[in-house]
Amino acid sequence: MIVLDKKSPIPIHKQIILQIKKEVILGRLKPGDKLPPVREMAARLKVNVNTVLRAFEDLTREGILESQHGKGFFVSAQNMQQELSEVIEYLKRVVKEFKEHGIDKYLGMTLLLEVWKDESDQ
Amino acid sequence: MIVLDKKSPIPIHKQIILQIKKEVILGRLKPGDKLPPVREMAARLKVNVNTVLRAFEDLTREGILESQHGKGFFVSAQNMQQELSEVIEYLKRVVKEFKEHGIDKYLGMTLLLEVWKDESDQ
Amino acid sequence: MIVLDKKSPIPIHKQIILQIKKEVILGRLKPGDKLPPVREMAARLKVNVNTVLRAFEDLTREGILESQHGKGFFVSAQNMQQELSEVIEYLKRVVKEFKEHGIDKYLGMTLLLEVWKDESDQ
Amino acid sequence: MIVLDKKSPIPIHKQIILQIKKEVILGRLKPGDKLPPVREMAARLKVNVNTVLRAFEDLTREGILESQHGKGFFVSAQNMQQELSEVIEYLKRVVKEFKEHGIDKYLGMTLLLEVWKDESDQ
DNA sequence: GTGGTCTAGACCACA
DNA sequence: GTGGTCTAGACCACA
Repeated sequence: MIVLDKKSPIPIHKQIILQIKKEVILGRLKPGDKLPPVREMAARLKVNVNTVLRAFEDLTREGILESQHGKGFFVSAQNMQQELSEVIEYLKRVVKEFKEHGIDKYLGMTLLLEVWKDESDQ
Repeated sequence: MIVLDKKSPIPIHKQIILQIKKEVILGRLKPGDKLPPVREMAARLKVNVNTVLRAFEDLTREGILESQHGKGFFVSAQNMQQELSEVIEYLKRVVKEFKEHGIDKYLGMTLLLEVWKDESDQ
Repeated sequence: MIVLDKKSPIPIHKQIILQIKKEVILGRLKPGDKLPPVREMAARLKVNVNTVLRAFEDLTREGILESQHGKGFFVSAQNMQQELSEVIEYLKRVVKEFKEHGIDKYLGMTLLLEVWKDESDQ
Repeated sequence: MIVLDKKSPIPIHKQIILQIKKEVILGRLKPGDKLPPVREMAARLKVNVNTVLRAFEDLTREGILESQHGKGFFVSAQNMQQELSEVIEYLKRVVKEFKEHGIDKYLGMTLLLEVWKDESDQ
């Protein structure tokens, strides 16, 4: 599920974190789900085990994953997803409207960033 | 108002287009507003006049700008802004919720892109 | 009540002494209370009778226990507990504050040891 | 200032964390103080740079240190110390009383741990 | 099998 | 100079 861009200025472990958070928020990874073993994921993504481990540890510290020594990492019961499911519905509606008005992906992102900036000024 | 990133893989003229569209959608450029002379804008952005001209011509072709020979470029009466103002309100609400849940700019963009992808699958 | 750590660098008889003193200070063993027969305690802890006996004798020498030949060991009338009950209250307060500031057991011990060291410098 | 016990079951980076927290709480490291460069500290402690870095990063995440890229790590303005200075005075008093009653370091620690356990039962 | 810690060393980014 | 990320690989602990 995870795709990395090794040329991106965003560090690899952060890319992994972003994508796992995304999966959790979108409800594609549910509480209790087991993640692939770190060594397996490292091999698949062609990165070092420590890089994957670092991402998983950060997610654990944030309460999104839980580690069970000797067994693996699991999505924690705490439900980021549930809290955000309604917001995601709004985002889907926004995206749909954008598309209907011929706004492309890049303009969509530009608008998101601009709104992000504005809101923090308040 | 316009800031360019010359290292970005997005072509300069496309960046100019994106930012002017953004200003129009957010209502910061209104129908009838005059844009700066192409030579002035080219000088300010330190790019070639033709690059700015190409951007303005593309925007004219899309009906967002209108050129009045000898006078300059103006935001056209057709109002992209009005149609989208409600959608922008939704986007602001989404961004606000994201922030309240500790979701940062990068995760916000990742979610936008993912939803964008999903919607086109349907 | 007593739990031994056989891998600890602290000798077994010293561990028994520490834990009985602890029980007395915390008021869970009161003056006059009878201790289990040495053979019973040795069996329960899976150590040699002499090890328990040595611990009890040391405690007797310190005036904390009293042996009554043919009857067993008893907590002596002298009350270490009474003298320290107020100090234990202070310790409880310190522990409570530590917890409220997110200081864990290990940091608590580190601070205790450091203060111990400092005080002996004076 | 920092002394490591490489045979301890407590991981090295945690030992570093504990000792820096201790120094901050005891007021021996004050807000704004610069920590030694990670490479220097690693050399002095004879551990790998990454191990020191991990400790410093954890402390940064906890808000105790702040990193200034290219300049070093500094004790953050947030003052754990100030909040705890009174508690430390209580601890000093407890330690003093313990000593006056002939309670040694080990018994002191045993009592601390016991009180710690009791309080969490409540 | 699977996570957790650590080392040695490379290379990059900010100052 | 000083922090930040990453790799390759060793060794340990829990299951």
